[in-house]
Amino acid sequence: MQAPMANLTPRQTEILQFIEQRLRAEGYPPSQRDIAEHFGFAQNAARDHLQALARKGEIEISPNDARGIRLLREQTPPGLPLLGRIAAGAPITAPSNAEHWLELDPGLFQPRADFLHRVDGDSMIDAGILPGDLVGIHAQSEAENGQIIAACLYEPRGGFERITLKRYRRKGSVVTLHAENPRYEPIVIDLAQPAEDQEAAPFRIAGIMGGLLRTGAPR
Amino acid sequence: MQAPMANLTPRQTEILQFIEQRLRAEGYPPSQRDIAEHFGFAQNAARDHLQALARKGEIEISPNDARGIRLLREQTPPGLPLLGRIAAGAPITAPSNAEHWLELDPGLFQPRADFLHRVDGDSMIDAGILPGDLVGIHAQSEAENGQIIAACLYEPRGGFERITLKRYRRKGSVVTLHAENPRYEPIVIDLAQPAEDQEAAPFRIAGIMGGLLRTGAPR
DNA sequence: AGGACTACTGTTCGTTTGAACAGTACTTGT
DNA sequence: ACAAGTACTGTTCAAACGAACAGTAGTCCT
Repeated sequence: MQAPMANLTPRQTEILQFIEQRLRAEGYPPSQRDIAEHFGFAQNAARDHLQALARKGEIEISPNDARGIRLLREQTPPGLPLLGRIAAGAPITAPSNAEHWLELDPGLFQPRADFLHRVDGDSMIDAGILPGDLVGIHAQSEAENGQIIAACLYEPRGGFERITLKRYRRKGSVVTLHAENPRYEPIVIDLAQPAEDQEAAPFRIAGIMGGLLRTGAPR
Repeated sequence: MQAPMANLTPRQTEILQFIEQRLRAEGYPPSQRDIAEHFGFAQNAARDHLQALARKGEIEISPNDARGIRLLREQTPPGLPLLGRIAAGAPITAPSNAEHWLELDPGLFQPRADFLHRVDGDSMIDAGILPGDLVGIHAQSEAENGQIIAACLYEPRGGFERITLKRYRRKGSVVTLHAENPRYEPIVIDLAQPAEDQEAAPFRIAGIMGGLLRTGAPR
């Protein structure tokens, strides 16, 4: 049902970007001749490109209207996907896993967030992270000691991966994932002793915490 | 230096709104004849209005460009002011007090936030609110028992008001403002005994907490 | 080998559009 | 009482603009 995104050619992408840029800069779209002049070709080349873009669903053309170009696939309103359970093997950042999209500037977090993760336990309560909080995660596969990470743990029953927030600490080949709650035991993983009784890699770093959004007051 | 907002006539406001509406709906501005046709007058009347709007700084006209209308005073990108210290007497929501504006959807918070407040102590740490957190506040002057409120307290030395986060509780005429940290004593205020040794109202409710944004990981 | 698509040039045509000039009627401030 | 601004009508003109037709060269698919 949705539009099949772009099998746009590089040239067509250039032209689309030019239109977007001019729209932002001027407040109104360029004319066909504006486009032609900018790229150094004839007006009809611009027209051909516009028709190609229209055919591919990127723009809509109002016949006989000067500058009658409407962007269809426009603003990706800067937002963040809220990721739920992760299908095993699928890349973390795959937006197909998104539960919701929140209109939230990724740059508000530090480091900038790539996705959000909803906390579902009280295991990090002593770090001021409550159940239901949305944590901004910067996707990266390594972490420094003491950082709070989104750990991707394989769930044996169910066959999916789950993201859990833990404080990361590594000494040699031994990784410890600490909860910030005395009622939880730390998880200890020795990277030098692989496979053991688990089938797949039991653990990987999905990213590091860059901040937190709580959408409501505590009860 | 800034533009003096509008001493726009009602008619000019109508025309400006029409331009904005068309820009949203079509993606490009109307031509002078579009405007004339919509309002039922001649093209030159539209032109006169555009020149008046340009003279008053509402729009900019690109000469000889079809639909060459650029809105100047346009989008207030939906955001939230981050309020610092409040000058005594000034209304809380006065954006002149804003330290910064964050591009953040007020509707992310529940109830919807009117402004943000930066927490500067650890007095609410047991509610998962850490120093440096930005709390979304819904401006209202009353609260229910148990809600976390932004309390406006008068600072005797300095002559300004300061916002502090407290848990609100009221029994009859006695209001108690609890910290969520055993190291802090609750503030008790009896509304039935006014003035006492303080000059102004020592306390008022600025709003209730609707959520929280933490822009960075805890150290 | 042929069809479809991309990426252009070149020219012509008719409409859309902004610009300019001239004029009317009413209101508001000094 | 006069100047300035608002809110229009009416006409004319040239530039800007979209549309159409014809054609070339290259790539990619089957």
